[in-house]
Amino acid sequence: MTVRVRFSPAPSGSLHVGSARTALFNWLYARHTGGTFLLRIEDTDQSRSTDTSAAGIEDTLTWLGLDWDEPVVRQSQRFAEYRAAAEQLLDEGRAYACSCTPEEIKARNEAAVAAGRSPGYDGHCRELSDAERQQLAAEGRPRTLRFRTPETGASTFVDLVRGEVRVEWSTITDFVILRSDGTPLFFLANAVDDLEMRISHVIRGEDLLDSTHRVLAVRAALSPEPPPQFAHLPLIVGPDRAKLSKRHGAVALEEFRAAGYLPDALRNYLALLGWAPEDGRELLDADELVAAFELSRVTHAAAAFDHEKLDWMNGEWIRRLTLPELEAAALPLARARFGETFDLALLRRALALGQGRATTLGALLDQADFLFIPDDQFRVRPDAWAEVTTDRVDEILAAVEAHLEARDWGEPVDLRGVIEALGLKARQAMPAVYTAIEGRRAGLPVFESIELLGRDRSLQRVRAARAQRA
RNA sequence: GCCCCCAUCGUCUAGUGGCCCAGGACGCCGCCCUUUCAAGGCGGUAACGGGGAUUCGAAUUCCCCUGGGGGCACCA
Repeated sequence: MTVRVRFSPAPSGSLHVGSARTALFNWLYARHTGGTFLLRIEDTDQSRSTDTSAAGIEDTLTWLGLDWDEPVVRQSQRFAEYRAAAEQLLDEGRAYACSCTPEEIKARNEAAVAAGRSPGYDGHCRELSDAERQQLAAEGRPRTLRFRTPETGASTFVDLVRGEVRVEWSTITDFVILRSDGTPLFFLANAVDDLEMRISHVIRGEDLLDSTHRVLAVRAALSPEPPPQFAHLPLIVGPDRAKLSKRHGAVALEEFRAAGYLPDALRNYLALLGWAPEDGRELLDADELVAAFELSRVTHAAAAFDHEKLDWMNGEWIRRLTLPELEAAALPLARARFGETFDLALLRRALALGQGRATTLGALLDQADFLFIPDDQFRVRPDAWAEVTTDRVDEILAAVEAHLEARDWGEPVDLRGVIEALGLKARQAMPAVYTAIEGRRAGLPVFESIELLGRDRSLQRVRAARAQRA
């Protein structure tokens, strides 16, 4: 069978890590099988302006390395087709017009819950006669189209990751497929689009598992063609096992991008959330992921998003970069921090110095900022001196200043002799030097940093620090 | 309330009846290396939620319980 999968994000403007993972698994499956990967923006709610946010999603997917094969489909451009499909279902008796107002439904739902019954549409308009419907229409009441759900039996389908799932129809109430303003709900839009786009597989989050029965019912009513096969991915949760949200830290892919995470790292990490290759490898590039990916190996339980493991993995990917690649990845972030004009050669040297120890590009650039901040604006971080534990700071800085004045700048910087002469261990004395030079107690290796700064700027930093403490 | 899904170290996971007194990775702890902190190297800590059943044998199969998550909209 030819695989055609589609990723269908809501046009929210950014890509939540959960959606990104769904996109990735769709893409991996398509690429692994040699199938087609499609992008369809779900915007059946006309009230939103979706073009800008859709462009943002496309940009982020591209950054992640997930390329799609055919022009992007926007559901907002296809309202006429959805309406025609709904009317067809109405004519065939698979759907019926409902004249209940939202207020009435809400009130009856609340009453049902209060009485200990389940919420959901109560079938109020299900069996009205034609005369009654005409009467209601004449009263100017709203008209939505509801899908007529079977009263008996069960809905079953085989989920590609979970196996057979089964729900009694009696627990699924009649649902709206066309709003009173004529726009569709996603049950209908998805069924129509998946049919038209000849979608063969739908891979999406487990939160949609129950709604699949409804999509499948609409699809079956619309066409005798076999429906797509469904696969539901386990959800991604926060450290507290609750739905991953803003209070757990970054959740939008754009935030990770801005913080200096590499697309390779994010793709790699996300792929391992709910899936693992048979051979247990953890560090995999795009090609390796595609080659190893199997839907049957997707796990069933929700996975917690672990920022620390992502950090580790991002560091691994930073270390794999060549210097030109590292520079290319860091440049946009550097511009955002240091402005359009800064010493590019200096940045290159700083990146080379920090590559072996970085977890994110953002943190790396933070550590390098002392090189790019103009000397008259340079300040030691407020809490830095407090973290220096020795009480001989002034002595140390005086000795360092004397050394920097006298030394031969053609030689590599080495302060070890200076520290030893004071009878101090490096562990005791170095934080003071870091603080004076870099403005923070720890950061890029300080000897090399002094060389990057040069004689004048280094001396100026040490003198400023001494003056500040005097 | 009703329905559905799920359940191995703190976290991501391997494991589909004996190879498992459960393996890897992140984190954590210790040691080494070392110009502070990192990074790196080496080592260590740590789990099959509970109870039944099937079987010569169960992390792996079945049932119940418990726990967690999701769903029940004119959102997607």
